[in-house]
Amino acid sequence: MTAPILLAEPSLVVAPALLGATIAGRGVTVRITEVEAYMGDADPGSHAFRGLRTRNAHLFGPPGTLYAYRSYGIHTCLNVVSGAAGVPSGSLLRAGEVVDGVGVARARRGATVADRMLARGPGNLGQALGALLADDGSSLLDGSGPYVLTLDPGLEARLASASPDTVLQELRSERLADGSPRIASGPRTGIRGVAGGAGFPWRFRLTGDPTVSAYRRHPQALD
DNA sequence: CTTTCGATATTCT
DNA sequence: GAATATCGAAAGC
Repeated sequence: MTAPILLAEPSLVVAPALLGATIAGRGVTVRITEVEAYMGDADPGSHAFRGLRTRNAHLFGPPGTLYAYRSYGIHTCLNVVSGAAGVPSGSLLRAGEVVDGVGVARARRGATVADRMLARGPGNLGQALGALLADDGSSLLDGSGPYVLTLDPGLEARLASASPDTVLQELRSERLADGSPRIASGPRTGIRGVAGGAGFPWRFRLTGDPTVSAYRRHPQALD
């Protein structure tokens, strides 16, 4: 199977374009509402900043690979790998709306969890989907892995007739009725030092979506 | 709404 | 040993 045109691009292009896409598997479908871009060797916040390691090997994989890692010893977080094979580029799925399989997701997350909280935050999103560390390296495209990523079909059509940078610019210039940008960006959460600050405003979310995670400043973050 | 703090296991120094 | 792409509970607005 040929990878979608979009996934040939680095995560700085892919991440905002993933908003509104769905990831489906293990009985749950999530519509993505918040992501972060990680750019590899030029990005001090990336797991690949210090080169190829056992943990991050699949970040260097072909576009459409799932990169799953253990966070704080507890959570399983998911990235969509994009760009050319050998170039580490990932988009961290930070939050989404459970649009199918709400009962399954709630059974995993807890009976008292509100709908909009089921996949709010990267650890919670992984748990709602039933993600395992063993899913690291599986395909998000051909059905051979536990999850399938479905992009906006109209987006692929636009990429066939315009450059990715042009389409990205158009996406990010869209405005809501009140004039605010449909796609908002800001600093990445949970990262210490400069890589989490204003120099890397690589967190993207759908403006006003109730499933977008709360911004938490790192306890030791430097401004 | 906000801030603070402990839990947890793998990676890196 | 220390740090970490986090979470939920608790306590104070």
